[in-house]
Parts: sequence; structure tokens; C-alpha cells
Amino acid sequence: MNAVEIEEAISALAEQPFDPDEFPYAFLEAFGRKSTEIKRLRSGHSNKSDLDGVLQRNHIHIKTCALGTVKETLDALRDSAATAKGKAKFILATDGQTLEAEDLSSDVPPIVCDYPEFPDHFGFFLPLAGISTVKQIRESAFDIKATGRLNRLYVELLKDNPEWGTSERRHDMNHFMARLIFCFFAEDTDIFSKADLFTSTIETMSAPDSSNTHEVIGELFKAMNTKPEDRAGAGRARWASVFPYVNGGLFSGSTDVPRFSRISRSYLLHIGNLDWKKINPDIFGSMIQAVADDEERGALGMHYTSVPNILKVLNPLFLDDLREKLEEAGDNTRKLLNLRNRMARIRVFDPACGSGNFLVIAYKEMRAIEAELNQRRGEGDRRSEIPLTNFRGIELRDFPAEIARLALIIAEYQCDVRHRGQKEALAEFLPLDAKNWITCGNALRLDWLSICPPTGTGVKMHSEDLFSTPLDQAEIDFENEGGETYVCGNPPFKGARKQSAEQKSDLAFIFQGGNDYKDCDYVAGWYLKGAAFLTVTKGALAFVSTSSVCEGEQVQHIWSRVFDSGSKIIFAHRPFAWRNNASNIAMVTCVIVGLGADTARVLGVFDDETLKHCHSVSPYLIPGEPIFVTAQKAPVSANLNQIVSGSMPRDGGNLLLGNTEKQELEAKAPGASKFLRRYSGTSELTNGTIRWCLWIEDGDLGAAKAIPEVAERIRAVEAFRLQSKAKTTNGYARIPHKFAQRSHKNGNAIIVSATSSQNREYLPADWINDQVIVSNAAYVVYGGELSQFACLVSRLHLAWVATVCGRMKTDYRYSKTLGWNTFPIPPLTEKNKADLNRCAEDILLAREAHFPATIADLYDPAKMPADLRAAHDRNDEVLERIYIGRRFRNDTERLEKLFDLYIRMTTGKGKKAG
DNA sequence: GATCCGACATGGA
DNA sequence: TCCATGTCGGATC
Repeated sequence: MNAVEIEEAISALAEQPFDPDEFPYAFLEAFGRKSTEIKRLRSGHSNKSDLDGVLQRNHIHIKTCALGTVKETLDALRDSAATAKGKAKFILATDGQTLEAEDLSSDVPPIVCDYPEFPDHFGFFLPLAGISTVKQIRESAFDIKATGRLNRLYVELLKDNPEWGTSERRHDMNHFMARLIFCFFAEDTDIFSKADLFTSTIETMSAPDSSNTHEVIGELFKAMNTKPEDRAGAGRARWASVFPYVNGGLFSGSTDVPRFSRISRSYLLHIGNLDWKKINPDIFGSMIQAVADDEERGALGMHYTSVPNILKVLNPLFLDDLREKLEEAGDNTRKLLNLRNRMARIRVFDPACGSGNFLVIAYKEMRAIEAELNQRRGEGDRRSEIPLTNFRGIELRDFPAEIARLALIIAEYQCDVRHRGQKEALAEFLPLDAKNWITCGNALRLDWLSICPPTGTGVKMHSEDLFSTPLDQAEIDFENEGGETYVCGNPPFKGARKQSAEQKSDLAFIFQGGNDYKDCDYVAGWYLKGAAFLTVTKGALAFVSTSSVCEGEQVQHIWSRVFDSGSKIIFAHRPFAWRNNASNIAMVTCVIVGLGADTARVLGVFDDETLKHCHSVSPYLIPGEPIFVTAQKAPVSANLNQIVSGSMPRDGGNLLLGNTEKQELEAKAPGASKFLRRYSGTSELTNGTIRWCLWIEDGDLGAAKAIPEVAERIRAVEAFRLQSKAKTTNGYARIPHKFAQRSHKNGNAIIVSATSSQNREYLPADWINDQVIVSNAAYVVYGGELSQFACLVSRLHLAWVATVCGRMKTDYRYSKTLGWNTFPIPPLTEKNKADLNRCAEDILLAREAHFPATIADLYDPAKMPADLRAAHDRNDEVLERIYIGRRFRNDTERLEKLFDLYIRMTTGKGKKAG
């Protein structure tokens, strides 16, 4: 069940007469507990309550009680031994009049409410349904409720008016929904002259059989699109005359209304009776997207960007600066006036605005600054100078674009009420004068300059150089020329392998030449286009994006272009986990990157909210020069051998065997032993698990196939490869007895894991012998010397790999071309090599001394044995002395030196921008 | 619920 | 044909 469904179920339960015996089960059912679980609870089988209530282990302890004893009951539940033993997260007591509940697992304040109101707190219990969500969504019961109700209406209307669901009319449908939402909001906030005016007018004027509902609503919409003085002439119905003139793009155009059935009419009235004052424009947009989108509804608020995350973009981009200027101005009226004039000219542009989250927050924050400013100037009720039309957006999907516009209008009204007072807010709210300033279209194809033209030039720019097709739409003039433009947003992330053909072609269009776009995330398009935009606009830019744009492969493709176009990184947030909704949504790791023209001031790098000031930010989001490494085919350091990735089976698991599987096979077919080899990936290397693989040379194929069990496995590999959708894999079906990619060589070798936990201080690496087949989960240096092992397990190398290689989530991902081949080592003397060899031996000896501890045990930072740590310290000391004659102070210094050396060793291969 | 890391599609050379 | 990388979700404690 999703949040909307739960909200509906809970609301339905609260409307039923209270049944003390049934309530606990009905409550659990409403939160999506399975009927089998509930059956077992009813039978007492799994009910662990010691208070004659209902206790579902790990979830909740519920007890219904006699009138007036709720508090005592809750106390008893809290003190109950069973509550503790059953690890109940929640306790809940109710007598049918009041309801009290506590979340024992967190410090969320407890609930005390009248019984009929408890559905308003359903977010409190969402963890019962396995939905862990951010606070803002949990606390937005109203927005979830409204979304659910609107969706029901939407679906019902489309059922009765199928043509409204077609692509030609979908826009009308969405526009109609936006109008409805506006009217519901207006009638609950005194924007309409009487409370519930809209809903009650429909209720009284339309027939209960719903036959003329669409006409009544259409008449109201027409009235709101006609100036009062023109209404008589236009033949507007008299009963609609109490409605104000609204227009502002919202009511212009077609006033067609879909036809209503009895059911949809009753849904409509029901929705109208909700209290729309509670709507929260910060987030209602991202919720309400779910109304028109099945996928969104499954994961309510999946595009919700939390306010703190939005502020991570907006504060360093420009809001902090405005606040500083406000501080500096103190009570100096002249300075305050200058600041106000500056703010009135600022444009905020979100070229991936969704339902307008960033624009709404930017607007509200600026209004708060302006309000403080006006207070200091003694003009507390002054009309705002910040024009809504300076907040521009582009959004691909129609419904969110409609909602973005509406959310801004509502935000403006709410800001007026907050900062100036209800009376002033009302006096100037209507008619809406803003036209359509959220553009619906593909941001990577539209001309940003015509949507958000550069200011102060007096010249309308349309630049085909800026990767744009001209916009075929009337331009909306900005108010107040000559200001700064701040571009912000959270553009869609789509990995290179996840993009549709259109998205691929969007990127190809923006990258203009080269095919490195094929390896880039979709969000890269926004950075490139944004950087081009900055060349002609005064201002700055910052986007939230997937961390991979600043890791590994993509760095060279994206940032070389951004730097070449004359932008630099002015601030950045280091990778952070993006939690927005249900736990079933994959956790994404994000960064925020802020760009400015080459002349812009640089702020620094945020790591977990802490700002580290610096004069230059590297595309790897550390303080440092704008240098990036490019993939190298061979090691740039003379002392390193080639490294290869391990052998890749692509076998559907059929060539691989666990230890017991191997023993079973050998018991049945002793002849199979000669085809079995130890198989080592990362897990085998670090955790000491044992696996085996079938390794059959072409000449042995006949002998291998003579063993039925082996022949069967070979057939399974063939079948697996044939049914793969990758052409290359299909090709390997011809050699089903072999790994798809084979890099095995005989002889001793160094093995290093391809992925490693971020928590380790050294990369897991080891010596292996030639009996072992290394899997593609690891890399191997065949014939490498111990001194190379010493480099591999050094702190210096880890610092390099952590910075320039890709990542798996936040863990390290080793790379041949970016990690090993680029690692710069100064020329080594024979003595250097001998010293490093000794260090490597010492490390291996120290490990051996702790046999049978695994690498995972030995390298757990909390448990690392002192002798092993000392051996590593000596290794680091010896290696670092080769670089600078002493140990480095920290990783910052290590990276500075490494980048410097890298550039010197790759002249012409790595570029330095600027 | 945090931590770790496997398996392969994909596309470049 | 050969080979390197990102992905992100799944296994495992």
C-alpha cells in the first residue's frame, strides 16, 4: 500500500462507528498488514500483549479501553513488559473519544487527539507500513489527503470523458485540475468573498443527477475570465457575479469542462469541503504530481526535494549573499533601498522545475529578506517589489508545469498574508496579472536565452551556438532589467545506460561532436547548457545531480567542456545520500555543483554542511585546481606493469561452484577435478570465502563434455547467453565452455578488489598464485613486483583512487584506466625499489602473523592489529619520502602533489583549464 | 537497517 | 574481437 491508499483506509476507519474489539485489527489492516498476520493475531497465536490488547511484534501495541481511561491505558502500555519484549515501535490507546499514541523508537512528539481526527496523524504511523519518509511529507497529511481525493476525481472524470485523456486534450484536463485547485484554495482563504463559495455554488446550482455540473463550473470559469464591467454584455449568469475576476492565464483560454457523473460530482463536493488553507506550496506540488501520474503515486513525493536540500543549492548560490548584504546595511535606509532594488531585479530560473519547488522556496526566502528590510525601513506593509514573473521555469511534463505556476501564485498570496497582513494580501491579489511564465517543453532543446534573456543588454538574444532551437512562443518580458540571473534546480538524473533514444539524442545535440556523451548522465546536459548560458548572463548556476558527474569516467567529458566555455566551479557539496521517501526507493548519492563565470568569486566545498573555503574547486569536488585526469591506456609510471581486469564469466552462474557444490560434483564425477580452479573475486579476497569455477581449455572440451554434470552446465551457459539481450553476450554462446572474457595468465600476481568499502583505510590487495582464476570483481597485475604491491596498498594510492575513480554508491570502485594507469610515481632508484619490496614483505608477514584472520578482519579500521598498522605506516613513509622527502601532512597535500605530478607526466594528455 | 560488493549490458577501440 | 566501466540493487550480517 502506498501513503495515499493508507490515508484513505484510515479515513474510512475513522468514519465507522467505534468498535473496541475490532479497532486494533482494522487499524493494522488499514496500514497494510497482511490478512494472514491479522488472522494469527486474532487467534492469539502471535498476539504478545500482556494487557489484553493487541501487540504485533516489532510493530505496535494497541489497547482499546473504557471511556476516560486513555491516559492510564497508554501509561500501562508504555510500562508493559510485553511492549519492551515484543520491541513494539508504537503504543496506542483509545476509548473511541480520544486517541493517544507514542512512537517509542524516536523522539517524535506523541499524539493526543479526538478520535475522529486521528487520520490527520496517519503520517505518524507510516513506519508501520514500511514507509519511512522525511518529516515534511509525514507531517503533510493534508497534502496527501488532497492528492488522494484529487486523483480519485481525476480518474473518475477520465472514465466518463475518455477523450480528455488523449494526448491532445491532456493539457486541458491538467489545466482544469489546476483551476479547481485554485478555486478550492481561494474559497478557503477569503480570496473569494465567502467561505466555500465555489463548492456551495456548485452544490446548489447543479442538479444532483450531475447532468449540468460541467455547465455550472464552466459558467463560473467564464465569470472569472470576464472583468466585472464586461459581464452583463457578455451574457454571464447573474449567480456567478459574486465571483471575482481572476484570469492571469489561469482562466483564459478554453473554459471547457469535462462532464460529471453522480460519482465525480460527489467527489468534487467532498474535495471542496477539505480545508485548503492547510495546503503547503513547498511540497504540495511534488505531491500533487501524483494526481496525474500513476508512477508518481506508487512512490508519493518521489520527486520531492526537501527544503534543506533546496537551500543547499540556493543559499550559497545567492541567498546567503543577500542576507549578508542585509546585515551589512543595518538600519541604513539608503543601503537597504539599494538592496531592495537589487532584489527586485534578480531572476531565478529553474530549467527543470517540476512543480516549482525551487522557485517557490527561492521566492519565499527572498520575500522573507525583503520583509525584514522593509521592517527596518519602517515600511512593514509595503507591497513587495519582487515580481513573481522573475521566477521562471521549464518543465517537460504538462501537469507539473501547471502546478508550478499555481504553487507560485499561492506562495505569493501566503507571503503577502505573512509579511503584510491578510487585508493587504487580499487587496492586491486579484486579478492575477501574470501570464504563462513556466514553459512546458524539453529544457535541453529550448532556447534558454529567449525564456530567460540576459539582462541589461537591451538586446534580445537567441543563440544557436547555445545548443538551442528557437522558442516558438510569445515572450514574456521581465520586470526590472539589469539584474542577476540565478539558475538552479534538480534536473533528472539518468545514467548512460538508462536513457531513452530521445534523451541520448538530446545529449548528442548538446555535446556537439564527439561521442563521449554516450557515457554521461542525462543531467550533464543541464551543466553544459548552463555553462553556455553563463557566458552571456550575469549570475551563477547550481544544480543537484547524481554524484557520478564528478566521479570517474564522466569527469573528463563534462568538465573539460564546462571549463572550456569559461565557467568554473564556485561551490559544491560533496556527495551525500539523498533520502526522500519510502525505503523501497533506491538511495541515490548526490552532489550539488555551483558554476560561475571565470571572474566569479569562489566560495569553497561543503562537506556535510561544513564549508571549507578555497580559491579553486576541482571537478572532483575537493579544493584544488580545475584539473581532471583522462583515461590512460597504459600506466603513466614506468615502474608499473599493466593491470588487467579479471575474467568475466557471463554464465548465469553456471560455470561457478560453491565449496559444497564442488565436492558434490567431484564425488559424482572424479574426472571433473581437472577442470576445477579456485575462483577469486573481491569477496574471496577480503572475506576468505571459497568458490570454484570450471576452466576448460578448447582441447579438453571433449573430455569435459563426457561428464554429464559438466555438459549440463555448458548447455545452461549457452542457453543463458543466447537469451541475453546484449548482442556481444549472444556471440559468446558459441563458446559456452569458456568465460566470456579471459585474462588469466600463469604465475604469481597481485590482485586488488574492484570495489571496496569506503570505511577501509587501505585497498584490499594480495598476492596470489597461478592456480587461481581472478573474477571480474577484481583486477590483477601479472608478473608485478612487490614494490608495485607496496604502491597499491599505500595511502597515497587510495587517496588518488578515491578521488579520480568512479564510485559504487559511496564505496570505492577501482579502475584500470583511471586509477592504476594514471597513478603518478616519480622514477624509482634500485634502492627505492628494494626499500618498497621490503615494506611489502613486512605487510604480508604481518598479515600472516594473524592467520587465519581475513583481510576484512585485519583491515577493519577499529580492529587493525598494531603490527600490521605499523608495517603500513612504514610503507607509507618510505613511499612518501620518495615524493617529497617527508610524510605528507594530509590527503589534501597528497592530492595536490599527485595532480601536479600527473600533469607533468602526461603533458598533452591531461588538460589544465583556464 | 547498514554494509558490502556481484554480475553484466553496453559501447569504444 | 577484445576489453573496461557504471550501475544499483541484492546478499548478508
